[in-house]
Amino acid sequence: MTEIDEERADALFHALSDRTRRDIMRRVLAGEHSVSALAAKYDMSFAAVQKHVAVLERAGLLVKRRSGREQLASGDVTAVRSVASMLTELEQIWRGRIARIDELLASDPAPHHQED
Amino acid sequence: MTEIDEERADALFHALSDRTRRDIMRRVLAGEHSVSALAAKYDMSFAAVQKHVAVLERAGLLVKRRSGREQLASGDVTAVRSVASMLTELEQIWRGRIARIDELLASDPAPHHQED
DNA sequence: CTAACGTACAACCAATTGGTTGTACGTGTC
DNA sequence: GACACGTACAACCAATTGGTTGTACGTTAG
Repeated sequence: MTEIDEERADALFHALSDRTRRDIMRRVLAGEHSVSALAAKYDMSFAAVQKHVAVLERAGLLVKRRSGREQLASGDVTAVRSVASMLTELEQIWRGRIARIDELLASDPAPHHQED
Repeated sequence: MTEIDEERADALFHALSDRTRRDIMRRVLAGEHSVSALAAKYDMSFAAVQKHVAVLERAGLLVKRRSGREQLASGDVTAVRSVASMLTELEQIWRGRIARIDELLASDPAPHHQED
């Protein structure tokens, strides 16, 4: 369970850690693009772009749909949101820390050497 | 400018793409921990954990503060938020796509061969 | 049918990653 | 001052990454 989640998180963050892949995500979130239409946008081989698309697809950040001989890629916004929610989890942990500090300060204004 | 931003994004997503580093982030967002206190939590060498902390520090996700002979690491929530805002940017692009589709449907209910 | 297009994938390569051990150095403790 | 502790970093290693070229295969156009 958590193991699967962590694996998914690994894949999602890793997929987004490359600028070409983030750029592809911007395009496919804006609308459907065939793999070769995407490949035409970058100064690298078709195969390289196809591999980037495959990484994004494996991470679940985009889905492909066949249309004739083209494969149309479309960004999945729910996957993007799932990454955002992982960050929210981190934010919540931090909030907990701040809340604890606040409680401490409220119950005892100067527990130790802290005059600021 | 955008080049720097992309480099920063690379570093942030890459830093978060490892489960040990995400776990370290949870701990240091909850409170300060020395590098050796962190290292004690994982089944790997001190040097390995120290390198993970260095990756997070380089990405700006945590800061270190010297206290005696210990180096206390603390998570930086603003860096976490900056990652979240990158995802919000992606979400906005997607919203634009949906808005465009909605407009199209509103102005012309059946522009071409689309009967559903 | 044949040719061109769009895609997938294997094989290969240099660079990077995540791990190891070992060494060095500053900081407290005794 | 001597010693243990906490940290940093170099050197090394296997595995992965991001790129390449080449090949194969299904699909559409002539």
